[in-house]
Amino acid sequence: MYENKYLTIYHDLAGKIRQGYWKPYDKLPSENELVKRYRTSRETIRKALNLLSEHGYIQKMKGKGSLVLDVGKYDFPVSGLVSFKELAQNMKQPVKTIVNELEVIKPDPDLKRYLHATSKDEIWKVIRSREIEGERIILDKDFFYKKYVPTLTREICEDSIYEYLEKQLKLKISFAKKEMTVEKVNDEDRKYLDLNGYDHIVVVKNFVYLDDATLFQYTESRHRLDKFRFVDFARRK
Amino acid sequence: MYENKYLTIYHDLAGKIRQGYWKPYDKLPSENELVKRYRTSRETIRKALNLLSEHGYIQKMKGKGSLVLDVGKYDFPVSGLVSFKELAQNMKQPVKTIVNELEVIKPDPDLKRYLHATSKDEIWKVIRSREIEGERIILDKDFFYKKYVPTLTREICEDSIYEYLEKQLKLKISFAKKEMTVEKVNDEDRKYLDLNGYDHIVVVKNFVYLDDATLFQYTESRHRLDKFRFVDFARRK
DNA sequence: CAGTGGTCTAGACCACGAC
DNA sequence: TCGTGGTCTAGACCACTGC
Repeated sequence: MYENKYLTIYHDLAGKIRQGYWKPYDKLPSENELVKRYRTSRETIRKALNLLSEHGYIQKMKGKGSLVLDVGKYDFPVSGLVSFKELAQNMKQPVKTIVNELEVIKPDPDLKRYLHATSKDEIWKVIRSREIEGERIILDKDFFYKKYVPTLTREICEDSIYEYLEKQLKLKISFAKKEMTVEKVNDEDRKYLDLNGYDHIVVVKNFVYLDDATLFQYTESRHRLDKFRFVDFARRK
Repeated sequence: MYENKYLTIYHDLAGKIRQGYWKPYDKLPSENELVKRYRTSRETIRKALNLLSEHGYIQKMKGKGSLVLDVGKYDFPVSGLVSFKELAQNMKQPVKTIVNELEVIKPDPDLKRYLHATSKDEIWKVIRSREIEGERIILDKDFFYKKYVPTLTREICEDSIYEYLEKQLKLKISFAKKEMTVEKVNDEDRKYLDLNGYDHIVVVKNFVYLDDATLFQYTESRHRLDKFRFVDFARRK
């Protein structure tokens, strides 16, 4: 067993819903029925069902049962941390990453504020363009502490930095604060993007924290207006 | 008692964190300690702590304890359904709602698609401008089935439609799908907003569902580029 | 080693919906 | 009335952290 019991059950049920074993507006078997089928306790079943609910697979109704929803498949983040490579897998278009800059710097005032860094800290600076269908439409600027990431190569940056950090370095990324605004384009945008005449750009700022709640990375993702799309599933309170 | 035990404990702890009883990077009492203090079981304490974690108040660490975070206060949606009135309370500026249109219509093709409506359905159409500091910067377009909402007045629209629906009509709004994009401004935007020369606009489309998973409302919120801001707290997977 | 949080259990009582 | 999901309990075992 690689997973918990409740995660196993969650993935099993989620898979069956995605594959159409239960269709939208079908009712799931009752909790007591699932207890029997999976030979487990009710609280464990309920953990799995709550995950399904949070992720938009089902709607639970007291006294009635759990209804299967037709959401649950998205082509863009469900309001979570999603790296470019994960995104690209969901896009049917050819996708390319261009590493424009890769160096170790001392933080400037802005960066000091963003990363709570001091003049002595060494910071990796990575600037990459994301090309889709021959146009560079996203500019990703990454800054993170060198003390956590001793080495970083062009090849890693062309692949997925997140995969390297999590799978190779075993850094545990736990949460992020995100802020989305629209700004005027600057010289850097003009240099590294095919702006197509747009003079504004969607800016997504990300503050990424590790497992022990230390701020580790600041990321700025700049999207051309016409190619920007953000999808979200939200439960009321 | 108005609430559950675990919600009571959650609100109690969240309040104490917000008021600084525990400061960022303090450790919360252990789960076993909280069990004693609140005279309850550990699973109930854990439900409360998991809520705190989801809402960005704490970071739990296996074998160590729960760390208090300095996030948890936001001035814009935490990636949830937030009505204008709730937003306005967090803004220190004078805020006004102008009801531009309020009528019952038959759905046009676009609306039929969005609301899964038929030609026979009657739909409330509400168009409102949101004015902050003397400028109309948000255009809210609301469409919902008349069968759920028999009466609707200008006064209600100037106040908060959500409050009316939930508190007066007891409709239970349970979840929403949200999509954010940027579009070119149209004549309606020009008519009802002070665009200040901007020729693009941030469009937030909202599909709102009731407790029984029926689609009830379609909302489009159009924000002037320079005034748009969206903040989000996200946990990794 | 003791203390922490993560998982799991078997049972209980409740509020709600449908018949 | 019965079946449903929502809450709560007391106890168990585990994995991880720190000393």
